[in-house]
Amino acid sequence: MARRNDHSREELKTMILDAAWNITGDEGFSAVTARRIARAIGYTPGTIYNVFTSMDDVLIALCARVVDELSAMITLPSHYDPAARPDHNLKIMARLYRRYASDHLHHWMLLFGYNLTESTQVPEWYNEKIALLFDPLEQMISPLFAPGGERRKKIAARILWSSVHGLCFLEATRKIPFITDYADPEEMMDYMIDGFISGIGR
Amino acid sequence: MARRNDHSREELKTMILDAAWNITGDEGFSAVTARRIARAIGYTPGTIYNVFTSMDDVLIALCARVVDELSAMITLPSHYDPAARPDHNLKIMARLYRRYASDHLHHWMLLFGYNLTESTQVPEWYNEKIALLFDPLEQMISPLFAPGGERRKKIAARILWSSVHGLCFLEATRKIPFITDYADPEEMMDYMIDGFISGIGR
DNA sequence: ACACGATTATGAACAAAGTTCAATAAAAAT
DNA sequence: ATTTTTATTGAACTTTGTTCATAATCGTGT
Repeated sequence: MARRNDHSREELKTMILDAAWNITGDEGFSAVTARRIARAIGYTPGTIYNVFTSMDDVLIALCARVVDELSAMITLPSHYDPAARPDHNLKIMARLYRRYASDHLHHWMLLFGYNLTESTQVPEWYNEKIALLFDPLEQMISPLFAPGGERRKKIAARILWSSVHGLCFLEATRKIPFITDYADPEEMMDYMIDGFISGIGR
Repeated sequence: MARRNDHSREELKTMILDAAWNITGDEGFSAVTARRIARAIGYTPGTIYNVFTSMDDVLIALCARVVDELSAMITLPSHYDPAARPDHNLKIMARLYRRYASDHLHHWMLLFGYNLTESTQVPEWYNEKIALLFDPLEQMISPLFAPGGERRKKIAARILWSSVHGLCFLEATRKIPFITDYADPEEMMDYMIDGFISGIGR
């Protein structure tokens, strides 16, 4: 019952994360427990604490995976039309975001439904990862701003992101009932983006 | 150890909710446990299950309180200028919402951070309560729509709400770092509302 | 080969969580 | 006074995260 060395530290780490990933996908992150993971990978709970410092640690690493997937998705150039206007590609990006949220609801919810204990600090590399998500968005709306309009551009990017996210969140969690009773959410996002973009020109 | 009849059923209910409310306000809803509540009101955990069916039941009732507070706040006529244009009052409403989120962060987070177990269905009265929140908003933007534009008005109300909420949520949870690095969130909300409103006119 | 030290997995143990329920004490009814 | 009803309890069960002494095995030096 010791030093099996069947798997390296690194292998164990990915095995644990893979297991946690699958459990999350199937049943949501609240079903992720040390004992469930251990059972899934053929180890015991204690092992997980040899590789991660806590369950929070595991879930933060899981969050990072989700961010990575999201990032890879919205960065893929083949989704966009480089010749099109910003609002066209913006709508595509918003749809990609929304589709990820609905296709991988449980993984996506991990990012926002999982409440880090207030004592646990979010590691710096995680914040940097999220900050990177803004880059393609800022690049996309860049043509709408005069040179030197960096600040307004960053603000606009954050507003757009928040708005799209807010709609997806309230739709996904069904916290606001009837949100889809009057229009397709995609239509609403388009409407929102059009409104905001045309407002930028003032 | 029985039938003390110190308090009626109804009294017990409010005592439990008051205790849960205070614990939430002080330490967040994850600190709300049956044993904590029981200790606070001088009863034992079992008593709580005589009054509520489960801890979920307690937390849903708590959510209802938050919605009631929010509703009362944004409905108060004295906050608004009936002679002003919609965008002016809209901004006020958005600020009220944001201020509630920051002043009562733990209570507000209960609404969105507390994940109802997927098995637990949200009761109908709760959904109706939330739907009511839209009424003052729809009324406010009514002048922007021609008669018969009911559908577009409802859509616009939901988009506005989602956007404002998205910004507040990402700010409050600090899920998106640096969101406040470039502008005051109030300024961002104003910018967002202006953009969207001016986009409605097309 | 052998033994020893370093490492690694274990599983028993702890506290605290939600939840249940037979037992009990007190109020109400007879 | 006795019985019935009911409110409250507290012990018990399961499951959670987490710790750590213990045991097993690998790598290495003799």
